[in-house]
Amino acid sequence: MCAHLLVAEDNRGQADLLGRYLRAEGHRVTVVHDGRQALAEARRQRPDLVVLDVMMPGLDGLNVCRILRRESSVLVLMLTARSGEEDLLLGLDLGADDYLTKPYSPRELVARVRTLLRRVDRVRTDDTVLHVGDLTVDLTRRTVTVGDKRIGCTPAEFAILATLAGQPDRVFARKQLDRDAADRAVDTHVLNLRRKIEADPRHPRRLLSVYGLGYKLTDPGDESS
Amino acid sequence: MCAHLLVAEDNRGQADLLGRYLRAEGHRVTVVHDGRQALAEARRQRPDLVVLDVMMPGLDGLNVCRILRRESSVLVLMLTARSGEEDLLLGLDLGADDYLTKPYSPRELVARVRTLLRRVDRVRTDDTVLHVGDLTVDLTRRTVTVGDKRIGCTPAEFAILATLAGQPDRVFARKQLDRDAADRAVDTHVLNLRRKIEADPRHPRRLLSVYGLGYKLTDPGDESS
DNA sequence: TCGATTGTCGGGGAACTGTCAAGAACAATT
DNA sequence: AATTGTTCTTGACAGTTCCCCGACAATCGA
Repeated sequence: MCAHLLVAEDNRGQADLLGRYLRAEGHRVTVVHDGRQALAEARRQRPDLVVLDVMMPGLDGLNVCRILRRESSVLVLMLTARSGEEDLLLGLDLGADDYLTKPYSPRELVARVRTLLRRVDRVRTDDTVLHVGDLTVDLTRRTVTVGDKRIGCTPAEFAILATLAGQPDRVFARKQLDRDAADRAVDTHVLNLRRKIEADPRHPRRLLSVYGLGYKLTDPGDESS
Repeated sequence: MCAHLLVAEDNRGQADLLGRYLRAEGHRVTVVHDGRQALAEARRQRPDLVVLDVMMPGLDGLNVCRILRRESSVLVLMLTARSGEEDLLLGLDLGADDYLTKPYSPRELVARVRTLLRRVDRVRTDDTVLHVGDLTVDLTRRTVTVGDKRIGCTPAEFAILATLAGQPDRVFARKQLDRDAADRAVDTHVLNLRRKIEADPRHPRRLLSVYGLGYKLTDPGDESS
């Protein structure tokens, strides 16, 4: 929610105002006053989002946006002076993520920034939920459920289970399940996992060992396996 | 549309008049007569909007506005004595949301207040208030409530809580919660947050740590978590 | 049956979190 | 400029959780 922002606006007063608002929101803000600085700082600092005034001396906002887009996928919010559609559409075609037409209230800008940041935050962590029978592995919430019972996993256990659940029925060698560790460490984790996800850990029906190869995760209700 | 307002105006007669008009609109109104009181009450009550006379004994309206802006994004409506542009622009640059030049009719003020509140209401509908169980985080007003008790947060605490509340149940690494800081600083903030939002800070039920990964915020009343 | 592989357990030690207190950084006030 | 007060950070220590290893038992495949 709090992010690193770059504001490029040639009007100093306006720029400072925006800076204050955005900092009050908890963001870390760098302010620059022309296109070249904007580009340089964007490259150096790698901000999460860039606020770009279209009208700037030297390199204008549209060009900065175009260049930035070629080399990164940073969020860009354009500030356009007129509501002329040329600016507007051109700006969007250049890959801006949003735009505001002057005059606008700083509060509105703050709200837009918030919305943009939240949007990417969600996309980046797109919910990925794996299912194997009634076993569920939620990668973003980092939770595992069997039936509707939630079970807790240690980091190592979760990592192993997530790998197995990613490709049900496929056999994974111990090395694939725990890259660095000595083979037998995996066994211990599998043991502990079975105690958590198997009804009868002595006779596993989900997390099976394949003699000489490794382990696999399977759906106990699926006849074809 | 009825809200909590704070009116700061040193002329008693004028202040009372405004109070009556605004209360007739359905608002809850507190009236104070100088800058210091204004600041103190704004901090204590966290109103939705502050009406600030520029001319006030002690701390003037412009300074009150500037200070308020640093610590919250509450709506501010300035009352300026002259129509001189210095005051006007300065006021707006300080972050006021609107202004009125004396003399004005109370009716006009009421109308402006209505407009401002509507604007914020619109912004607020695009998710600026986060809920996790009975925990509420208001991003615009920078307030946190648990049940119906409001708690005060430092900027760092608020930023962390806002991030967590934005995606309940998701696990955030310490780096994600405080991008630059050393990991353990986050722990201390979490500790302090727990003392504020947990009934029993030693046994947290809302702000949970996830071993090896970070923290997550959860709804203690939600069985599925 | 025999050798290879896997299941199982417990403990040492590493890694992580909780907690506190002191100092640094910062802002507001005099 | 000095002060006061608040907030942030850091380091230390304690307590907890987890990982990994070694050992032995059980099981598998030929």
